[in-house]
Amino acid sequence: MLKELDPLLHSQLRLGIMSLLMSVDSAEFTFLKEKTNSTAGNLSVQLDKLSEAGYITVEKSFKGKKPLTTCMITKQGLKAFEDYVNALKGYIGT
Amino acid sequence: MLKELDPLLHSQLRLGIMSLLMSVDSAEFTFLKEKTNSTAGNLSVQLDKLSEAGYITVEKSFKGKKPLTTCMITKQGLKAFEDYVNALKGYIGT
DNA sequence: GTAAAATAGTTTATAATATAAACAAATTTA
DNA sequence: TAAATTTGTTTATATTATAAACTATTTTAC
Repeated sequence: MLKELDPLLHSQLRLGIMSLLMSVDSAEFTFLKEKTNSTAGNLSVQLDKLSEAGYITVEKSFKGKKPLTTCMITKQGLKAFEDYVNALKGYIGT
Repeated sequence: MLKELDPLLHSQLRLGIMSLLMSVDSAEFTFLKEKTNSTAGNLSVQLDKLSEAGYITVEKSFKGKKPLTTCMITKQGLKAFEDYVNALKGYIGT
């Protein structure tokens, strides 16, 4: 039977964010914005949601005098991502 | 760069429908309803959308005296599904 | 035979979501 | 010093998924 797909991850932008965070130690807001080709507003909202779910950490600091937002995937986020991928495989074969 | 995910397929229920239709010649409404664990209303709406997009055909007839809705994936739907899966692989590895 | 429940859906209303537009606050450039 | 750029956040809107309500027929139970 087809499993539930975690709705927090089953969203193009949030999945993109998580996918990118899987492959790096940490990523800056601007990096994620470029790679996902999203608007800043949308990215900001989705980072908040992932952060509130405990899937990522979002740290705000400064690079010189400009704000700097740094994101990292959490253990819980990694687990959720893997579970999501496994559930998805039930849908797409592979 | 991460590719766009066809929004018509990037939906749990519609993806489930398409996934099931990939593996059979044709499927009845009730079969899809059971396998996807969806409500009839939701299923009806999503079948319409897939049908309008040309991803599936929906044929209405009668089994004895009860209505019978039979669904099949189209060539275009198959292509869209494959494209979607390939795009998705950019997100989930594999 | 007829009232109640089941089957097989559709249509409509609602709640959730994604997304963009508008805004803010500082910094850099011309 | 005015205009543009950077780095975001907040708010509004449009889309979407979903369920609730409804329809029409058929089967079952009394």
